Amino acid sequence: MSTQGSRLGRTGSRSKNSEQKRRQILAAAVRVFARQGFHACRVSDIADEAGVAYGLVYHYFASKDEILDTLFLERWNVMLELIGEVDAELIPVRDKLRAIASFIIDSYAHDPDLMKVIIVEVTRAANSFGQTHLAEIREAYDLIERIVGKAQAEGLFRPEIDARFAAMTFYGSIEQLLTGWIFGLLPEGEEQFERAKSLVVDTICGGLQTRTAERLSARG
Amino acid sequence: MSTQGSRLGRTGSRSKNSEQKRRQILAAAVRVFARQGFHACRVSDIADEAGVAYGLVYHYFASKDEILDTLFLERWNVMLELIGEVDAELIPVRDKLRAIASFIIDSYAHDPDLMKVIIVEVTRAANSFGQTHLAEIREAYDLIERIVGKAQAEGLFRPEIDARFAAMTFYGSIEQLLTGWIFGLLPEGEEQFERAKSLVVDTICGGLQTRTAERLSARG
DNA sequence: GCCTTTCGACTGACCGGTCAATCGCGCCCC
DNA sequence: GGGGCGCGATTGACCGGTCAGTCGAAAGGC
Repeated sequence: MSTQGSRLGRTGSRSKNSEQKRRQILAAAVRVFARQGFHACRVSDIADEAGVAYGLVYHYFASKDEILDTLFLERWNVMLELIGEVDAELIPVRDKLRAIASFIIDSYAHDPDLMKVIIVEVTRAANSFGQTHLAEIREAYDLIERIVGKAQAEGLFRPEIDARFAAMTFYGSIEQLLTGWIFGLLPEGEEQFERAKSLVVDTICGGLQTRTAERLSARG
Repeated sequence: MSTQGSRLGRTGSRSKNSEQKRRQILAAAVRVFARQGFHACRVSDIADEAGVAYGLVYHYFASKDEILDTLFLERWNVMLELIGEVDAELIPVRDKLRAIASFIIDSYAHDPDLMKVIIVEVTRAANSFGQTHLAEIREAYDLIERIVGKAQAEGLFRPEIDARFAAMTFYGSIEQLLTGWIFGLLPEGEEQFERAKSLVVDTICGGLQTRTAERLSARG
């Protein structure tokens, strides 16, 4: 955990092959964590999957925990950066939210195992890694909240819905869709992913009700 | 797991005290699971918390797993029943969804530890208990999907948003709010809970956008 | 009314297995 | 020939589940 920073700094020529091995172990860990779960798998499973000796895992990582930390942080930081960039662009809120939803869903489409691990083992693990990475998780919510808040200030989003609640609702919806795919409760596939992007943004921004129904319920 | 049914059937005078002990252990387990997590805690922690001997836990439950199974199923079945009843009532969709959101949020308000355990250790645990109880979890989504589907058939909800997606979005939003409270990322309190009920239904049914913004984006 | 038998509630030391992490040793590239 | 890379047997801690036995209250015999 503490030595991780210095390790990431290496870029010498000697380490080219070395870095490759490191990635090999990380990639294997993703598959194993996704298949068996972090707690249920053994470090030897990761070594076997990577095709390396048990001890080599400990040559590259200080602990089993550090492997998961690395996987999470690498991906999560990319997401935080993207959300920041998206927010800075001069595009409608709806497009910003769609860009965020797209990024997360594309991440899943591109590497389902990694996203499964991140969500199941970190983002929603209140008693283990969720606590460890609370600050990073919170930052994502904060960034989304800011986007919603700005839209409210501009009169584009209804002001009576708390921005923090809205951010949680938006992010929660996306994560739940991934969960549906992860659990096999929702059909996967490229068209499904594309549909999901539209539908989640449509739902959160526009609501499920027809405008007719809205008028009716407002009257009642 | 298998002996549980017969045990519940007993109602003799001797077993009155016995049932009390059983509940004592379950209540202690909720606190311990919530505090340390299912994997991180030891059975002896539960016994200590309950103020009983280690072995007694195994007198009442076949395994550590069975304790969690019991906790989950007892609560989840109440929820499934409630959703079924709500769906049968002759009230507007919005009220149905609000009733479901209320039930889940009230469950959290009444026993945060139990809901934390259910969500963190079962509902979102794709590699352990989530798989074990997949059928029960799926049933909840199915029931909500049916409610949404009916509203679409009646022309109250927009038909172009897949009912299953909508159900996942709705349920995911609620679970994410609970997650926010569990992680300490959202302020708790009775007024907060009440606000949350309104806001989640408002958001999902009505959407975040103002109608003005909607007209603008439809034009673009 | 008293003694004995019975049986379930209850106890906690112990066992067997598991697994993260270490260590000391070869190997091979620079 | 030296230092990182790679190896996997070993260690030691930990924990779920077992089990042999105690205790006390109810049932039953006299």
